[in-house]
Amino acid sequence: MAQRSAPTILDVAELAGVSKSLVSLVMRGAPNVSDDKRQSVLEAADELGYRPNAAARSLVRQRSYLIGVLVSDFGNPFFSDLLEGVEEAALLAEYRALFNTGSRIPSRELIALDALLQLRTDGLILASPRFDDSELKKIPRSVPVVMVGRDTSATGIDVVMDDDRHGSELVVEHLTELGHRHIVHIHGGSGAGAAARSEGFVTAMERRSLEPTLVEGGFTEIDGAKAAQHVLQLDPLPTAVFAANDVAAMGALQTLEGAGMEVPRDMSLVGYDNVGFTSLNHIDLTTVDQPRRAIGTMAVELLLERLQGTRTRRRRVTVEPTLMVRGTTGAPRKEHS
Amino acid sequence: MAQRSAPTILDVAELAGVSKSLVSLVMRGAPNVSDDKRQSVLEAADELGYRPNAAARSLVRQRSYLIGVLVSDFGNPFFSDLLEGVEEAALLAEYRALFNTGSRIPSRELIALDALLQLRTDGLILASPRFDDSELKKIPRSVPVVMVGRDTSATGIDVVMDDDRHGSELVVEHLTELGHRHIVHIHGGSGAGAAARSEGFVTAMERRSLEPTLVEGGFTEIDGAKAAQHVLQLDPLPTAVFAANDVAAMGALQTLEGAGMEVPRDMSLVGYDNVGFTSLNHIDLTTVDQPRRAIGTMAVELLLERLQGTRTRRRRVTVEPTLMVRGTTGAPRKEHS
DNA sequence: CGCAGGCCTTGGAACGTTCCAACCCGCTCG
DNA sequence: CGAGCGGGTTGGAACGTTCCAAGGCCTGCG
Repeated sequence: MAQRSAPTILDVAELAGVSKSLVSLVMRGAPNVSDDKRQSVLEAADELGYRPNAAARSLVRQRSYLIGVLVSDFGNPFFSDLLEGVEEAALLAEYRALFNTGSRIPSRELIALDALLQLRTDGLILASPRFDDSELKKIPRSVPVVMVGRDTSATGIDVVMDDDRHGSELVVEHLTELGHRHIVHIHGGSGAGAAARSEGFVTAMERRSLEPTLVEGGFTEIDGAKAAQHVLQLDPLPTAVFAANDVAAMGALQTLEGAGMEVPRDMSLVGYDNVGFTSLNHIDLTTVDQPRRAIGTMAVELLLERLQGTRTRRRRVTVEPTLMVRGTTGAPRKEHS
Repeated sequence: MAQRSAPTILDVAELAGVSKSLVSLVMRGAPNVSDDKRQSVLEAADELGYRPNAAARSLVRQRSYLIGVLVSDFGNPFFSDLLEGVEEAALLAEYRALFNTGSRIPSRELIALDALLQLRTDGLILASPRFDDSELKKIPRSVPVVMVGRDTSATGIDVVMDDDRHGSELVVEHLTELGHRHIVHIHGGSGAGAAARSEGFVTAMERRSLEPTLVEGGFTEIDGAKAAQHVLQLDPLPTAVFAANDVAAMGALQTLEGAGMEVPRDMSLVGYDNVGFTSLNHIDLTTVDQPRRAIGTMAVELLLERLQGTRTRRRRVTVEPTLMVRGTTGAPRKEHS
């Protein structure tokens, strides 16, 4: 039969013939324990399959050594590397990361957040939650919070973000070096980072005395496809399209090819995010890579600073993106005027 | 200044002028509480921002109402829908799902598993962990375990899997109906489900008195590309390629196009898994969809059966895949003999 | 020889809940 | 008019740890 319940420290103590306190010391690797007692405690623990009860420990220590991560969308490839960065950094600091999601539904996200808070996680990382900024105020001051991939002005909340303005600058630099002058940006609408990407694009173009053209768009394939329709009607026809993210770029690619254009011969195309499929040979999209792993580890570091009391002032950190030059960008087509 | 620590049930009791027991009753929604006291307790709780301490509760109730999920790889799109299914089903049953990962590194997976066990999660879902089968024996019998996406013979562990044999059958059926006779399968090597997919392919072909051709492969783009090289050297040249997963199919597509073939005019191509990018218009890959969400909810249901004591015998559940017919399959090319 | 000091070990209190037995009070019924 | 009942409320015990003050024992020194 299955044993009724897990062995406790008292069971171990009895089997090893010592007090519960000694068992506790051994389990935590305390130095001042005689070798023979340590030995017998470890043997007893092993025999019983003892595993400390995190709830009991958390209760008395007033610390859980847990970092809670609320993930808006497990399906968004942007998060997967980020989460691994979090997991690794947490582990290095002797914390454990615990992930939770609300499947992109604000009300469910709040439930997930509540679950994390009830568990008394020592810190919280919010990965682009969809719920309203005002909800952030309800999080007790006692638990440090880091927001990633979305900006917020909520007081006392640290932020880690990609420097999207600079990412756009890299794109414009790359395209102008190839000789492009007429570049159009498909705006990301209300998507995360869309505003900064478009601002960066405008700034970068103006610095080069080029006219920045924007068309309405979004973050979905359909958004990109529709936007590309508008691009095709522009006069003069641009020679390069810079979409606000990779998925929209794929939509644009579809429209461009449907109109008989070859990429990059007739039109260069750039995305943003460097999601997994962009590196497939069949796609080979030039795009901007966010250092996702680094964003994750940085978020943990900000949390640790707060937990160790090193810092109490708010920090807003940006990390630098890099350009991934692939096969969808090339010299502009010859103008046949 | 930040308040030192979270308010407890005693703080609420004092403010509301009642006993801690009454507060506890109100928080749990007990029926036999007078309206006025309930009211004042709720107000006091709200004013203090009271949130129950899950550790304390879990300790005394001997139940955490948590379902722990160990995810081998957040980056694998197969898991994202699955996790959402788990989250939703858990929520419906008044449980909370908690996710953890070891970033595909067996030793780290074991640490993550241990963290979940220390938290005393009431049940465990293992999503294709990489660690050895023998580790499963070390999980205490008292916590029910469901394995998904990977088979195991470990006693007492339930399993939920896609019926990969049937998935292959669907592919062969589709291709033969289009008129294909020479179909080759790129084997998935040691990938999850690869064996069943290839067996299903062989069976389905033989049932139709067709010769099943297999080439060595794997689950990566490079595996698929190399395998396609071998396919191109076959005589007679097959008219359709069925890759063991979508990513390998993309590698094969690259090779085929590089050899001047057009898909599906010169060669039909099928993948497996229906990962996100397959539906991009630019790719539009015919593939097999696993009901990922359903796998997740089924895993939770199996857990609930055990938790409610409805069942003690091991269950092994398969769910049915469906064929997603897209643009990479068509009638076989005309043989120009 | 007695005592200070260090090392190792110990029991009890505390953490924040839930559960249980018991209590109070007003009402009903015999 | 008193016993019984039941709705509403309560304090204490328990859950499995960690922490702390204190105790035991040995050693070395005065």
